[in-house]
Amino acid sequence: MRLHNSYTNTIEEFTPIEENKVKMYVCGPTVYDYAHLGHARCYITWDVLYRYLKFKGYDVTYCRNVTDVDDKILKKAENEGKTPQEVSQFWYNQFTNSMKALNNLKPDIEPFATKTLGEMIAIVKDLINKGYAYESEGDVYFRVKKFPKYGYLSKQPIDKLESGARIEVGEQKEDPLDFALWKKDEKFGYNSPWGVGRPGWHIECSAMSRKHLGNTIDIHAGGADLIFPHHENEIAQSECANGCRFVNYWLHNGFVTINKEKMSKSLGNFLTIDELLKKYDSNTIRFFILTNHYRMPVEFSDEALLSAQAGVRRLLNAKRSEINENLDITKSEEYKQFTQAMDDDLNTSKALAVLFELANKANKDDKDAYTLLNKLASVLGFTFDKPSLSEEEVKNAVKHVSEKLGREFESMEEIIRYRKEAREAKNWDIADKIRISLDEAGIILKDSKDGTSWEAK
RNA sequence: GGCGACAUGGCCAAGUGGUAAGGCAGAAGCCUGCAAAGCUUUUAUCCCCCGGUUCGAAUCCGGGUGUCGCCUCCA
Repeated sequence: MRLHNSYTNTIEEFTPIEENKVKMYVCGPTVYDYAHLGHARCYITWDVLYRYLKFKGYDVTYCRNVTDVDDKILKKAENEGKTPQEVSQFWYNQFTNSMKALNNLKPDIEPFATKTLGEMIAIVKDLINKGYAYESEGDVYFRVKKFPKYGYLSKQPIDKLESGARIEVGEQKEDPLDFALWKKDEKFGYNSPWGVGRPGWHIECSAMSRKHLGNTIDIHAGGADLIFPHHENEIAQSECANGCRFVNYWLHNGFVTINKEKMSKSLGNFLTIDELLKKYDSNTIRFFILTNHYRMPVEFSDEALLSAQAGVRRLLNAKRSEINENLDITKSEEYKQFTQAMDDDLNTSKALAVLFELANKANKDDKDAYTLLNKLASVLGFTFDKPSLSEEEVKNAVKHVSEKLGREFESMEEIIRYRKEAREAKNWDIADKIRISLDEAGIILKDSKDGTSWEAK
């Protein structure tokens, strides 16, 4: 399997540290607001990587943190008269619901920053002892100049970084480039050897990664906007503290754009996952994301989502057969094509083409093709459950048809039977009236040689 | 200004040296009482422009043009 490593900016053969085991860390959300489509893309992308690695037989440990100590959370807490814990817990729940709705698997470990403070303090202490960090009036900063490799990941010459760096009011840094490991905060802070304060954002990930996955991990992934400074700083902290390489493969996903601009909180041009899910289902959103390579920008538009929806429908409409659990799918040509595509730096676009080929075969009564389609599609997180109707909805539909036809029906079965008789008598008027009124109630009728079936619209 | 990426049919998109996957939309045919779904066929002499290398380039090299991202919190 080959993956694009941002550290070397090349596509490399993926070799885990321990044979058959993968330790992957994904920078998770700061929980203070709704997750939007940009987040959806990020977490869908890495969910697919997680699923695919497992599919290939790797024993994967997927760790995705929750940043629950942060300026924005504190601000929100103050504004709303709540505790930071209440705010972060609420938004964490929201986030979890969104992830579930998108059919993302739960990571194996979801550490909270506030539960990893001990590890953070230990690293900061260690960095101070080793001379990589210094305390300054209750704050602790990292000495960037002490780490020669600084700027390597983001490919930034250090002198260029210097011109952009700033010292905020109240900060006592030795060098503008230095970044905070610990910040004095007497109001919301935690006890530390440097007084009451809270950790900097970057140290959180270094600590959570080390605590749960070890000093050196296989994969660290996140949005491309985290490369600088977040991931650059993580490398500096972790490598100086641990004295060894931090991450073997740095993976970054591209952005969702809207009107050719990056979708982001600060620009205010975002669509929340919740809003989106009202219009499109999770398969559609996943399809939309996965038609593009994960490193390319994806332009949002309703047209694109509608196109994705039609594509998904085609896959889901594939003729279904019993899943054959005994089928050795690895023997098939499509399995080969699918894995070749995915092995090539997650070429999901190509992988989707294989699914369409399988759908076509299934429609031509190739029963194995359906089993294959079902299994491979689930590697991309698609679900083949058709939207189901509640009893209430069915009852309402029956009632609606009864009203329109002026005849009392008890059940869908009875309606279908009645319509069948009408059709046999070539009474098309009644047959069509039933179809139309069911359609109005959200039910689609499908006539075929084997009879009439119905499903949710 | 520094760094990084991208430009393929109406739309989305794969392909990175051997003659343009796939999806959506469109057209025609089959099936069907109608419809939906499905099946078949069909839609780029050509891949932003100009040079170069090569028997051969969308694919490599050089130079343009355009678009985007990072350099500050950001997935």
